[in-house]
Order: sequence, then C-alpha cells, then structure tokens
Amino acid sequence: MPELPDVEVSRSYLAHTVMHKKITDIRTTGGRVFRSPQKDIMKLKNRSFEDTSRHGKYCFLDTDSKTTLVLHFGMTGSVNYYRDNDDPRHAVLVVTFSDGHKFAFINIRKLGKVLVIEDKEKFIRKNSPGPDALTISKREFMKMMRAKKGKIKPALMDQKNIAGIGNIYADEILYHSGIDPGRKTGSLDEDSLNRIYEKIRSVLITAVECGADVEKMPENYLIKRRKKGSPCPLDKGMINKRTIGGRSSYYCPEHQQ
DNA sequence: CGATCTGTTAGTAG
DNA sequence: ACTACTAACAGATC
Repeated sequence: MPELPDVEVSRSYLAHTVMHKKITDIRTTGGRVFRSPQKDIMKLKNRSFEDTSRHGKYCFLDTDSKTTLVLHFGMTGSVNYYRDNDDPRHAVLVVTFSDGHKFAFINIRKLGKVLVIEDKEKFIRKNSPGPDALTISKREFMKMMRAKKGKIKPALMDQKNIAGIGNIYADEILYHSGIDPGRKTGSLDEDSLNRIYEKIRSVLITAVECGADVEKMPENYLIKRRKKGSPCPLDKGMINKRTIGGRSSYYCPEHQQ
C-alpha cells in the first residue's frame, strides 16, 4: 500500500494509536530495509512518539527527543497496532509500549525503508525533494511542468518533481484528466495542465477519504478496472494497457488523448 | 513453471 | 544537466 493515500491513511492510523506512550522494547529483523545503524534504531527505546507527519510517500513519527522514526512502505508496506503475542507475518519492526500494546511495520517484499533521523527537513531535501502532491500550489505545478521535456506520466511520478504520486494514482489522475499517459508534457496546453492539477487534488483527497480502500472508491474510478479489455466506466471505450516509462499503464484510448 | 506487481536506485547511454 | 531504459531488490499471486 505505498502511494500518498495509503501512507496518509497509515499516518492517521498511527496518530490515533501510538502517540504519547513509553516505548519499552524494539525488535527488528535487520536487513536491507534498515537504512540507519541498528544502534540508531534502538534510540527509540524509552522514548515516546509525540507527533506524526507525511511527505509524499514517507511517514514520520517524531519522538519526545530530537529523533524521528521514518517509514517508507516500498511496494508492500503496512502498519498494525495490536496486543497479542503473535506478531504479524513479515513484520520487520515491532515496537512495544508500556501498556502492552505493540505496533508493527510490515514489509513483505522488503523494498521499504526504516530509519531514525534527527533532521527531517534535510532528509526530505535529499530523498523526496518535490513539494507534496497535496500542498503544491498551482503556480509551482505549472512552472514545474512547463520545464519538462519528457512524458507526462513519468513527470508526475518523479518524486523530485512532486512527492506522493505512484503508478496507480498517476494512471487515475490522467484518466480523469482525459490525457494520454504518453503525451509529451510540453504538448499540453494551459487547460490540460490545469485539469491535471485539479485532478491530482481531487483523486488523492477522494482516495484518502475512502481510507485508500479500492472497494470504497467511486464506481467511475479506473483503479477498480485495471484490466485490459474492461469497459471504461466513463464512456463506451475499452481499457487498454501499454508500457510507459517502464511501467504498466492503464488508460481509455476513447477519452484520453 | 514464467510473468507480473502500488517503489527506489544504480548504472548506462544518449 | 536532463531524459530513457534496464536490472536489481524479495515475496506473493496467477
């Protein structure tokens, strides 16, 4: 569950579960997911989480000291708050609190990241420097896009441009904007760019409101029809698939040009 | 069995 | 400097 809506839903979940409780134990599987030395991860012990934030696909948990726990979900991350003895399958990090509750970061494919850092702003500048997709201004977006040479979909997915959009939501945004994912960004007029800007907001906000749950999303969302040959919910077209920027792209040739 | 998958990053080439 | 493409990572699923 790794794009902006999923990360935001997880952040909100953590904000309602793991705040203001003393951390009594930290367990990790180690391995490539951990991008800080183990001793830095262990600094969480005896601390408590006091605040949450998110930038693009990164989730941050600030502690009561100078440290922040950073989570990146990769392709298969999720979080779980519970209190039994059995930890979830594929948990790579388990944090235990003084009240007996636990919080696990689950990362099946181990393509995610876990770090403990001291300077969040510096971290963002280095790892996901684009403005967050939900806070970028229209002016910033326009300026950014007008400078782009390549295709629109890879431009939307590049975290150096805008933070938070991945393969699924890039398709969704372009689908509702009526723009072919392979269009050259430079060929898009003011109107099209405006439309994309608005759809970034509306699609991502809608997805967050649905708890990033595909089942709860509107019936006219492409995410429910990501299959070649599905009928397009917006017109008489048929969903097609082709590779753009090295990633599978689903779109309706009937209304996306 | 092989292909595919919501992400990132290093390497290469233009 | 920017863009484009590939492989690698690791496990599940079809």
